[in-house]
Amino acid sequence: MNFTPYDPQCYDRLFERFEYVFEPELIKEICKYGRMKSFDPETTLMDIGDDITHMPLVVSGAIKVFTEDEEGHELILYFLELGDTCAVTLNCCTRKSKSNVRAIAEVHSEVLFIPVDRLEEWMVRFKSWRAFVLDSYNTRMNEMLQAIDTIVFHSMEDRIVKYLKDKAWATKSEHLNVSHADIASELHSSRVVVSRIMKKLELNKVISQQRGKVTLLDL
DNA sequence: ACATTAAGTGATT
DNA sequence: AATCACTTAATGT
Repeated sequence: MNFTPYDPQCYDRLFERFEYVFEPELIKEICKYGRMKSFDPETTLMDIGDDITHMPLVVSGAIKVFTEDEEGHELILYFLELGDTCAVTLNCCTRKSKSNVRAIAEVHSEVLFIPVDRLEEWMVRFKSWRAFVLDSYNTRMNEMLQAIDTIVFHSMEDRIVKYLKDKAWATKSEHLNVSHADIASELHSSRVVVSRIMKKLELNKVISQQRGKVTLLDL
């Protein structure tokens, strides 16, 4: 679904969500230049090597962001939610380079794409935009550091628990539809290892599981 | 009933 | 924590 410029529906929805973040004038500008797109679950909205022409702004749903190693193994970095934008993309935008991450919709999501050339103009025109961009950088940087921290300093068990909790938060549900193999690939581990840890978590009443399904017990 | 896919397990590195 | 080789269990056709 694409909203045309000045679509009143677009304005209402953006206003509803960013009323306290952006000044009304800026919301009008965003409506004018932004293009809203929706994505079904597991749809790729941006891939490694893609040219960055637009900056994404998550309006609804949740997006997971990956890097990839030389052999094509994925590693999840973080989830993007309402009002989030991707700092990696922000960086690419200003340098007009290519994406070094992959972004996949976790659930049905709506994302507003803003053309790169608007960004700099808004930076000087709107102080709310400037604050938003700087703040986004800050939070993404922190998320990234946290991701590195869990990968390097924490056990696989901790990583799985964090992953499950993040996913539950992103999908707004403690009932997750994931297989052990899915978890293994997103965390860049192996299915056998995940299965063993999941069994342990089940015994410790942290989760309950059926084939292809996991329920988080202690939130 | 059979094939396919998910999950469990022991042994080895 | 990863990999191999194998088993068992659940699910789709």
